Amino acid sequence: MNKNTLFHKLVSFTTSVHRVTHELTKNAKSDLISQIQFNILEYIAVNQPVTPSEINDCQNMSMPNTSRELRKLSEKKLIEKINDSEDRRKQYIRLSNDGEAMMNEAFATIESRFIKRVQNASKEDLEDIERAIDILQTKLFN
Amino acid sequence: MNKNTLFHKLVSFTTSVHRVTHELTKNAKSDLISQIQFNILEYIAVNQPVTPSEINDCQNMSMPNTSRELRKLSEKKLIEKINDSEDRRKQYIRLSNDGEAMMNEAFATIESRFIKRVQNASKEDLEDIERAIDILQTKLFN
DNA sequence: CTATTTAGTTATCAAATGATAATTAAGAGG
DNA sequence: CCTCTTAATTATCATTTGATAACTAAATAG
Repeated sequence: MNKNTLFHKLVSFTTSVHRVTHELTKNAKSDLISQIQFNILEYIAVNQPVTPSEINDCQNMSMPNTSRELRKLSEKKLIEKINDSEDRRKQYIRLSNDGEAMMNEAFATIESRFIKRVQNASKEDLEDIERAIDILQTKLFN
Repeated sequence: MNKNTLFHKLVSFTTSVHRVTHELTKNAKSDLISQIQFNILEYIAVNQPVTPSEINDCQNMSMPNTSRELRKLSEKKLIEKINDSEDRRKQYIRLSNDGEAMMNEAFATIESRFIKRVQNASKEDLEDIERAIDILQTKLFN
């Protein structure tokens, strides 16, 4: 097993991950928001509170575009902006109640599809999957 | 370990996979093509020959948009269209020599970044990673 | 105090993407 | 032959996304 062979396995693997992720999340998002807006909300949901700068670093977008999308999300009442009391240039972004509700609904849809996907897996299979995820998470995707 | 906990691990894991994939592939593609065009070329490279219908199924795009992107790729001399001799409605798409060269270059860039990423991994680590990929590939992302 | 840097906004433009209707051509079933 | 279905194309339009310049306001360094 050399690194080149492993690389080919990885390519095939990441393709599968992307495909399955797409199947799980397909149409899970509300039609009120675009895909990028969903990605931003997902990032906020997991890491809140976050600053606009953190969002554009992680989502690889420019500040002007981040600012625009956050404005749209704010206009849709899905997020709230809170000013930093120490550094008044900074803001913190949180999901609003509506935003939390929307993301909870989306995650519930995705989770039920996931449950369906592993419904026939044995206890041992699930343990194998968990261990494998832990290994890759720490040794490759950290 | 219940399925709900496993689901949360999976969400975190897929996020990491997407982030690392993005880091590995960032700027690896030529500026002559768009991201979607790169995805299509990647799909063709791995599965060729493919039909336009297969592309729109796997890339989740509509036939008209697939057709448009394939026309652009064809105009850029990156792919070749071959008519099916039996069913004359069908086509088969292959990479041209230019297309192969472009994708080989991209894959080489991505692979060298991957090698760098695992340069400090021990033999045992690499074997663990390989086994973990195999497990997830067969038990979860199939 | 002044210059520079940092965080974020606004405006604007080009390009990419998504969606739909209408069309061509050919295979399949009766 | 006739109808229906399938594979793909063309044209068109709205929306999303990416990129850039110009700007405000606040912190920081000298």
